[in-house]
Amino acid sequence: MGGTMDGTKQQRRRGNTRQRIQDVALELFAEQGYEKTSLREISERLEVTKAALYYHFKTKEEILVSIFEDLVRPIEDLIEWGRRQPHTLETKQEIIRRYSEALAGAAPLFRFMQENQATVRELRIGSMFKDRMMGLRYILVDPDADLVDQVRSISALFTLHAGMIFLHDVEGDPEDKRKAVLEVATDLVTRAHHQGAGDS
Amino acid sequence: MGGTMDGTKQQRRRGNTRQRIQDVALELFAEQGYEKTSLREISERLEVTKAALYYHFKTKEEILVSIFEDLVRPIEDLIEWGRRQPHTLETKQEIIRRYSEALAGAAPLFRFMQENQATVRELRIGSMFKDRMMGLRYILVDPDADLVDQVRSISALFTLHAGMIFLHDVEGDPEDKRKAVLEVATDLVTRAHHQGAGDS
Amino acid sequence: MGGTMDGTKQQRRRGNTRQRIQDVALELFAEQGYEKTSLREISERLEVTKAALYYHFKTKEEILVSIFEDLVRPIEDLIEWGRRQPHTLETKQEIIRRYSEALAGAAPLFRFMQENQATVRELRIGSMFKDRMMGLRYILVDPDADLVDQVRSISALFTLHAGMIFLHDVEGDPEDKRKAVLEVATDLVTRAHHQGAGDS
Amino acid sequence: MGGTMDGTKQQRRRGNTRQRIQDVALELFAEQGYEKTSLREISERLEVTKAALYYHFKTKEEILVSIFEDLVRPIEDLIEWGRRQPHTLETKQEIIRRYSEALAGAAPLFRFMQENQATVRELRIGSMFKDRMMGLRYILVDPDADLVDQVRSISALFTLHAGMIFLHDVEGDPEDKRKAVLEVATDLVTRAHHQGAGDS
DNA sequence: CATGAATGAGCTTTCATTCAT
DNA sequence: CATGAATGAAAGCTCATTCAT
Repeated sequence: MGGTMDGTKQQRRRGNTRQRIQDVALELFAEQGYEKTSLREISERLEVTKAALYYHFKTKEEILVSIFEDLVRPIEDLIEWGRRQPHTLETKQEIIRRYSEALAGAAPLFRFMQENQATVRELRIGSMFKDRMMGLRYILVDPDADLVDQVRSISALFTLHAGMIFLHDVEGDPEDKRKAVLEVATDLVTRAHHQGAGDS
Repeated sequence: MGGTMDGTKQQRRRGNTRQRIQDVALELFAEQGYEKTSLREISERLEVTKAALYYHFKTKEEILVSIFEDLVRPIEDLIEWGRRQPHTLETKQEIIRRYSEALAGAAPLFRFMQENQATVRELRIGSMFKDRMMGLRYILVDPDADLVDQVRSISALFTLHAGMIFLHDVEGDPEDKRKAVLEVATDLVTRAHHQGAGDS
Repeated sequence: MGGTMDGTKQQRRRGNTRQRIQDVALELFAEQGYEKTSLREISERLEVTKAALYYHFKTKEEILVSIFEDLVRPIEDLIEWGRRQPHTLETKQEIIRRYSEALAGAAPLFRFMQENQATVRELRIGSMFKDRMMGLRYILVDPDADLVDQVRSISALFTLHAGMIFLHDVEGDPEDKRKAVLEVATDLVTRAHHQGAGDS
Repeated sequence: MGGTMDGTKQQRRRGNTRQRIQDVALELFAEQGYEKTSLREISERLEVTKAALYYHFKTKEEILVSIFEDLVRPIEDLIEWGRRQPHTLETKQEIIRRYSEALAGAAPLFRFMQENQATVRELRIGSMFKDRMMGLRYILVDPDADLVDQVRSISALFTLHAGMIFLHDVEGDPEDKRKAVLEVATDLVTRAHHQGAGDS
């Protein structure tokens, strides 16, 4: 890219190979799916040998896990934070807002997770991800609310997830779209809360 | 289905092999994903040889396509119907209601589609499915509505899709859950319409 | 096609491929060891693809197991027979005699077993073989005999095994050598028995 | 051994790394076989890198050769001694006795040699070992004796080798077992000699 | 209506080895 | 005295697919 590129070709690739593997892998995983992306493909694009990948990661799955662990940290922090707050409407709205941001920050990973659920389910990150979702659910969904409101809360989460993907082919500025999605999600969570609250 | 059901169990599997292949394939595709399901696995479970599958279908993909075509017909009909109606709120609500039913009637296929998007995208059914979605979108989403309401409509569709999957691990009668999901979706589409209408 | 043997090259290789795989595999296993013999090597020598091997056998190990099972049957029968006899000297001598014949009949396999013990130990046939050995031991070795005589009996077995291999590079007619080895083994088992008997 | 034993445990592993590599390698080779033991495994167990092994040895094979050379010296000395003695019965008995001791002193190596013959044959130590065996044979076996007696002598050697391994699963004090094996071997060599002698 | 036998391409993974630092 | 990073070769194995019978 611009600026301080080393003039010495790509010969001495410093210590960044591990990172480069993760970047390329995520790109390809998101584009083609996990199974259809071979290590050959990744290594060719990096101009290293397949064996080099194995110097940095023990298995193909480990590449994915490492990406996941790195990118999912903000969400873990968010859940941790949410867990310690009172489950008020304000907390929920804040969670939704911050979750929307977190998703935007790791869009390719979440697109991958969304589009490869069947695969991911069998992988180690499957349960990791499920745990995170359960964490959010625990905060957002009031187990005593009626079923419709529970669905509303879950739908808020899903709207955020799907929004990232299914608005790809809608015209408009990405940030505007994200805001629109966020508003719908916030609305859903708000309605879920009010009606639940008004009931008791 | 109709007519001459054989009393001899599945012993003499007359002409139903094609159907049985589709059933088993869909089951496995939904359970494990498309790539991870091999023709060997399918044929073993049916106690026929792999070559037998090729007597009935030209390729692995064709098995999937045939399942898709069979199960997606009701939705095609629905879209066809919707296209000829005025795009009133009532039409939209009716579409949502009938779509919810159609989804319930072909749950495993849609679960599969949802969980294997990355794979499906590269397959022939990818574009077929996308076309259907676009059809629904054309009916439900008013291109002049503001972005938030567009998202609301799309979110309604998504809520239906996701509902099938993510309510798996919520307690409660499946039909109740479907109704709850339907209500939220209807609500979303209604709000999208009203606000859009009130604007103009 | 025509007549008995086909004159048409090796094109149509009837139904004997499975057998041919076993033959070539045993030859190479015995010559180079199990680990150093690759499936590529086997398939190349047979002028088929590696995948063809996998049509006939599920794994590399299974090739070996199948060879073992076929060739070890006579020894199993022998043990079965021995088990039902009284443990007299005559029985023991007969066992030794017939075991010597059995070994000669499956020489490459036993050479392989002898020379690849470390490998075989981790494989499925390891325990199979050990069981056979224990069976013979149970018949030949009197647990009340003194240690030296126990060693003599075991040494008789070993002499038979080793004879096959270490006489390779001694001049002389193979059948003569086998006879000589048999005589030493018989002698050992006889001395073990007598001295044990004279004790009581 | 003598002199500067370090009191600091194995913390500062001074100059003993070479030795430690040999120890661990022999342990693993004997346990799992040569091919199945990877340099990665050895280096991990030593908590050094694979590259460190290459600082001390040029190849994997060289590690084995170095172990062999160190441990086989007593046997070389024994053969050297035997070669200069008259080939009397007493010499032979003495050879057997001292060989038994030498084997006990390098048990893991010989267990390895015994259990990895197929591998060892292709390696440099294969011919080294064969040469030693030939040396012993030259001393113990009278080429003019009849075949049976030749077998007896060779069987004596084999009894010593195999005894170490196949008595593993017999109860009893190791030293007692060694003595018993030695007695049988001595007996074999004695009978070989007498009968041969009595003949002429 | 189906099978038996086989293929070609590709996969993930492991290994011994090298070399600049 | 040793490591970090990488390679080239090969291994065992699986897959969708083909075709004569």
